[in-house]
Amino acid sequence: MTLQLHDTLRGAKIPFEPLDGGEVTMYLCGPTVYNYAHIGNARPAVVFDLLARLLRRRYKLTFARNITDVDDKIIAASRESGEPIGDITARYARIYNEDMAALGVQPPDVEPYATEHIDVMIAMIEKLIAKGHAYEAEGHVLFDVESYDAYGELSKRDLREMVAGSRVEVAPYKKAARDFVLWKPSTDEQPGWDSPWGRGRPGWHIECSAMAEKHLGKTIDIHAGGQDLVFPHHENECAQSRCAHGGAPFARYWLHNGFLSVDETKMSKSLGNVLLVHDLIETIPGEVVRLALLNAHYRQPLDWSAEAIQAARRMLDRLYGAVRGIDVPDEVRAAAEVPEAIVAALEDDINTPKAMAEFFALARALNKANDPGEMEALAARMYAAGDLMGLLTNDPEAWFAGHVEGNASRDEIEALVAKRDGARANKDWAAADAYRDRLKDMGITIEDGPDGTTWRRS
RNA sequence: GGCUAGGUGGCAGAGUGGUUAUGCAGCGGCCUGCAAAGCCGUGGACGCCGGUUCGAUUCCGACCCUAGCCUCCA
Repeated sequence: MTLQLHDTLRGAKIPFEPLDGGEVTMYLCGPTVYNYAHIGNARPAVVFDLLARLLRRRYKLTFARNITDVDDKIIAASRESGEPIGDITARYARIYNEDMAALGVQPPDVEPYATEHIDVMIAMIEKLIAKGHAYEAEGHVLFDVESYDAYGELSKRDLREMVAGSRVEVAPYKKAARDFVLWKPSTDEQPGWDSPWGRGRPGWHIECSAMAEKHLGKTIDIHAGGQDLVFPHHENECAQSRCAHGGAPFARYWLHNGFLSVDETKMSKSLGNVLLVHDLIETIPGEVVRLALLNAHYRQPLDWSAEAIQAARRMLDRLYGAVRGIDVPDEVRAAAEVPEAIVAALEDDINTPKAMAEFFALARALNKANDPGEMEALAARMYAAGDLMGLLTNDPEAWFAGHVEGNASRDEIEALVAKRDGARANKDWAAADAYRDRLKDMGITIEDGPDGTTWRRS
């Protein structure tokens, strides 16, 4: 079975074949760094992190995820707070990476910053002008959508309808309403770079096209992002790159993740329901957030809610419960293979729910096993699967201890557990149950096993 | 209105032209001092209407509903 991916352009799930046999290039649109990432921003980062891990099993992967650090919203944020732009972007880029790391997202191979690629963008714009795909007007450079027949093929839009249906006021310097900005002039206060068209700054779309070309080449294997980027961002990127490259394909596979809602509502500042990853991981383990995001297939819509978080936590409890108390020697763990069924599920267009079902099948087999050698081998496979999916990365005991330190100390808990054990040894069941109730009130659940009593946060 | 993607059991969520998804919750049992965890068993589903078919939740068509995009929001 080969890797299958759903390509937005072709509208179908198709076998993945890299352009260059063993090497794969992937580009993911990263954050615009002027505030904290919200949970919706985290979904593509997590989903395509998993794809990157999967690709690395078979190929040499070069994965680029950009940082957009020049943007009108950043300028606005700076003007509001008075903080220099460079400070804002540096801080939020760092926080973004910390937050994503907390969700088990591995760093990309390349993390290009837009402001460090202005020369490449200018070169690409010059090329587009020379080829008749762009024109200069009043200090702006605009992409001439009319010059590119295939415009709309990615987002499946009809150019004529778009123009007819447009109600947006058309800037006077535009030849057509749908023409989009490649370069725009900057005032003295705004960040800007010298260019053949005067001092200015790049438009959003050209950034990704130029950085993708520089780091991954003219034709890349996979371009990924959120569904809402299909139009206009990816459509425009595609148009720019193909026109600049003499029609060469831009991305061979377009992957888009579905939208995330919160309590069945769209996140928006006006509703005040924007959930920041930075805040969520204060109280929810990063792995729970990660699994909650992977619990639905990536192309499906996903609703974020207290129930969804709780469900993810329970699932992880089950997985950690299976491996709890089993010592797996490093060499056994290193040699363990990810179960074929899990790999197969993930290679079927990143079918994470199916992969989780197989993960649970493995956990059940482990729970049933009695032979120490078999248990060790199964636990090792659990960890191998966890390594691939970015789950099961904590020590099980630490997992079940959870956040109890906030309410009661470990020593306090273990002292009560010991007292209860003493009462049980004396068959003083009333006293033992009283201790158990006290622990329960502290958020601790007791489990008596053949090898003694263990506890975990409820 | 246009485009795209969806509508599966109490909830979440895969998948399939006829045979158990999985997890949580429920029910019965084993285990346990009692529990918890675990194991075994079990009930419960495919938006609506037609069509194709021996047989459709799965294919085709209409309809209803939902979401995203059409406003540089992942």
